[in-house]
Amino acid sequence: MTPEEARETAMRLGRECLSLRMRLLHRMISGIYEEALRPVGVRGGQLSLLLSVSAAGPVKPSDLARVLHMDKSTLSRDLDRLKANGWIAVEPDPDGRGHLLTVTDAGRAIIAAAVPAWERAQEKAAELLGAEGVRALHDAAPPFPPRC
Amino acid sequence: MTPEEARETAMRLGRECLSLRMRLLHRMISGIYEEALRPVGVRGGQLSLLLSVSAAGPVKPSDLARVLHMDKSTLSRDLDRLKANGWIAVEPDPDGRGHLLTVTDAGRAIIAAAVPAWERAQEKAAELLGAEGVRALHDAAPPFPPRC
DNA sequence: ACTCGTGGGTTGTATATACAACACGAGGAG
DNA sequence: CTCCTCGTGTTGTATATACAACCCACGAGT
Repeated sequence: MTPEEARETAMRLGRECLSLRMRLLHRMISGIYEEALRPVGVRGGQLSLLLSVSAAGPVKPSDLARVLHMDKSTLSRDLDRLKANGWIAVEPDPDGRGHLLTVTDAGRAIIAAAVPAWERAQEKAAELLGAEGVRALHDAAPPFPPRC
Repeated sequence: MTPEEARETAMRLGRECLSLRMRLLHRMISGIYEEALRPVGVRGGQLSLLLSVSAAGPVKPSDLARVLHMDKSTLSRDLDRLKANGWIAVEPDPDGRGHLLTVTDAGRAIIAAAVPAWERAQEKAAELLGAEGVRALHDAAPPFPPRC
């Protein structure tokens, strides 16, 4: 393959590649939320997880990993950080193996404190994505709250 | 705030949150490409960067970081890995500070080898996103190739 | 009752990401 | 000419992510 052919290939793949576009947009959107949430003292990913635990009620990590399409090891370490901050608590699961996750008072307080910053970030992100982008995002991603 | 109010808040934010949706979709889409590209021996993010360097021609890292909305430190380390694999080369910039990045023959070979797997992943990703999702993604993200 | 398979969770390792702090060098102000 | 600022890049640290390998405890089958 000549350098010119390679360049043409790179142009075509780069222009069309959905992974590249998704990656780029994820960086931009995440940046908006991180910046807005910084004064609150919670990271974007942590708030997402906290919202998921709160909405799904007492929930097993394995179920959470499934509905959020996260690897169990990733979730394990993310939950460690939430525990370290005192935002979630772990209880043994009454029936069967595993544990149950619940949000603590401190976790609820963080959610409440994050709402205004979240609203601002959400507005900026919606503007960036456009109405069709917002709709497409909701259609493509699985529905929330996570059904376990 | 009562636990019931907190749960309602979590349900609303979680349902609407564009960051959470973007994060989730990014995990799903990335997974599709990583799985397809694994036999080729290149990670999704590395291929994206390689395509960008190839399409943008000899390019300065700082310009690349700007158009890709990446932090310069992130880009610095990502480029280290591409260099370590021998896929890109660095030359001193003739005028002014900085350096210029170019794709090597090995880098071009990796791009060529990745095309079939990329096509398969692209098809799966387009199916997941739907026609509107694909269009929204292209409209929202800045155009490729990166204009420096 | 014993074994073994499987599901649930953690740990080791690697990549991708960003912020803060730093180092370095080219140009401009004086 | 000197110093200062600013652009460019690297390094330290932390989070988010996944795969592979492992550990453990429950339950099924014999």
